[in-house]
Amino acid sequence: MASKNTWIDGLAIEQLFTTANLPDMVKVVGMPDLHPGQGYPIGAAYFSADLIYPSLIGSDIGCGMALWQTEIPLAKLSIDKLERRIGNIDQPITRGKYNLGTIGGGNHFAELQKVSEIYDHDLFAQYQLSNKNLFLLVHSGSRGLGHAILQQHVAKFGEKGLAQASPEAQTYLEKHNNALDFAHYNRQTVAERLFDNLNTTGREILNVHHNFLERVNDEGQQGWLHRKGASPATAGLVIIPGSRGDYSYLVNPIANADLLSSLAHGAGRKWRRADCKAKLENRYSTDQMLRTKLGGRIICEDRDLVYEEAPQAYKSIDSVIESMQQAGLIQIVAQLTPVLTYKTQGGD
DNA sequence: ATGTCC
Repeated sequence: MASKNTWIDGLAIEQLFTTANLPDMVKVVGMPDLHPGQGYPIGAAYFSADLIYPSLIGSDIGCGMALWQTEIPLAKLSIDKLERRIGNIDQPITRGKYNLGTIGGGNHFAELQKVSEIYDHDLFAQYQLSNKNLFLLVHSGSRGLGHAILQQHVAKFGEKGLAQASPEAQTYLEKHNNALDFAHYNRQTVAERLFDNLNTTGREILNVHHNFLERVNDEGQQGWLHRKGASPATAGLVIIPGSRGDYSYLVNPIANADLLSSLAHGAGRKWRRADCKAKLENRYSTDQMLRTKLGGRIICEDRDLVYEEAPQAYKSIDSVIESMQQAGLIQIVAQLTPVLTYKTQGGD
């Protein structure tokens, strides 16, 4: 799906061929944010006829993006004040419940953003959006719950596909659906905690998974659509964020049944996590790393994570968005710019 | 990715 301007790691393409050759796999589609994962690539959709592959969904079942329009006005915006008030939501709200209400690690974040450009004024108005308010974007998933589900599954059945009618497939699907609900609610809980700290409220604009399994009809054939880092083109508006130093785009998907009704879920990694620190630590101080070119600030008290999720480690979001726009897959509603990115207040 | 991990 990618245009010539989109950089794609050769290993990710290899991994995509590997998945295409799995038993019963009918069709695979790589998104422009495709990048290598653990055996299988991220940023792709996989359609099988009868076999379900839990490992293709991965351990963060229900990972996704949710967006709110907050009541915080942009006028007289003080980032200092936001930074002081945003507080610490690293501790779960209930013990023993898989860290409900927390963001998690890796590429997960909560980010206050402002609208920097409106592309489609009609849709912007139709969804009652305002460029005078801050937005909150939450990228998180099912935390320890999804992880436990996949771990238990793989321990028993390994990587092989499961026939949909088998008891093990039914068991997995039931747990998978619970994880989707948990992930959806987790993103809402994260938002509510931040709203409390910031003394505001918000209206949910979207709350959409990009790691999940769905029963669909693809060009006349019933089967199982596995999305791994792929946003659905069938669930209304989606937001496709760049790195913390880049824009996010709120887009209206245009139906693309032949491409498995899916879109990129972000910019996609360019550098492996393990390489980031060595590439960056001699060039930038930690303080420099916590400010971005677009004027955003980062709260991240985990030094390794600061490097691992650096903007330099990600592809350009504009190249990813451009690919999909040129292919006629999206209608851009608005561009948003990061103001304050919350990763963790905790220690290393 | 992970109530992470020695």
